[in-house]
Amino acid sequence: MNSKLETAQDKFIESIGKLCDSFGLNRFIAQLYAVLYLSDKPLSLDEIVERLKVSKGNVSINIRELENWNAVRSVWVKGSRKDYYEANLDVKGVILRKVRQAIQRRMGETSDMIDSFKNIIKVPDENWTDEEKKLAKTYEERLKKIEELKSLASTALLLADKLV
Amino acid sequence: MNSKLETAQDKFIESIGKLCDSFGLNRFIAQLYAVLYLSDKPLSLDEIVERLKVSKGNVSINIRELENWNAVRSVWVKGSRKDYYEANLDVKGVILRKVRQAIQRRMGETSDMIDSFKNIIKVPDENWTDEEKKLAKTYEERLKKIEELKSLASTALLLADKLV
DNA sequence: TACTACTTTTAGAACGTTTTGAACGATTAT
DNA sequence: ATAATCGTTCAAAACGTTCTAAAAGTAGTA
Repeated sequence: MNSKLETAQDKFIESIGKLCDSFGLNRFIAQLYAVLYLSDKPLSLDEIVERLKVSKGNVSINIRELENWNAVRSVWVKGSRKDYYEANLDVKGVILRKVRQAIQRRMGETSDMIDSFKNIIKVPDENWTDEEKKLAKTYEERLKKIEELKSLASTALLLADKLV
Repeated sequence: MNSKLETAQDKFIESIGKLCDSFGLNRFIAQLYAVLYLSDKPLSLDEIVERLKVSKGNVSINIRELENWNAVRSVWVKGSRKDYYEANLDVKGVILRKVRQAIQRRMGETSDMIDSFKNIIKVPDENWTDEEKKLAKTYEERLKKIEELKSLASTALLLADKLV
């Protein structure tokens, strides 16, 4: 391949990797997607290995992860026994789905935690000292703020849907 | 402290840690903030060490990070030589500032990368084969989509500002 | 059945990141 | 002056995560 094109592509791949990494996604998976995203034809596992200079095992595992995300799908190439993969070009959709999933899951976990917290501090317990009762009040008030934040996240998700 | 209250608090701290961790933020820093957020009075470094059972050095370094984020500020307690810290209770503000910062920084980096990519593929180079020219076209079109994504992120930031 | 071409699994190596704890300097109390 | 109290720093250790390479597995083909 033209080496200028290849260098440019490398920069892209590296950059996307960093980007996703800094948002808590697996760097390599993002790079895998980037390679496929820039390709004008489906690539085989071997071609990806060659392009990224990593082990086959690594690609194999992480390609499957991308398939789960609906970010990549395998295509059949006539006359070849290999599996070929191509990127889902709807980047927006892929990302949004991923983000929404992450947010929803975390919000759920947080809700559960907050609920059980509330249960504890609401139980009237005559053994509590005044100090403790005051503390419980503080908790209650601060938790309320976190819940507001949660509903903000929900609103954001709704808006995001409209945007895409 | 009432052990039920303490257990509840521990769950909260753990949960917030996981939450932030899964979004690419440092888990411990988040836990540090959680401790201060739930406290009804400023805490000293020693008290935090005691509460979280971690080393002094660790708390020292990461408290400073939180101060940089405006998530925590130190307060002077009369009659004590120690530094005391209290959380900025405006969680929404803290988070939004952090998120906006992260997004803006990453968007900038991505723009730079895309620009240089575009420069390379736009230079008319007579040595390119038809194959390469076709590839360059593909790149151009796919990059455009990434840029749309970027502008989506900008819009999201604007909306976020209105929400808070 | 054996052969070939491929993918997946796996145990451990390599890696980056986080945490520790001892040493240090600076400040205040005795 | 000396001791005690604090916060900070930094090299080394601990840790979790990702990656590799080789073995095992699967499916087509003769």
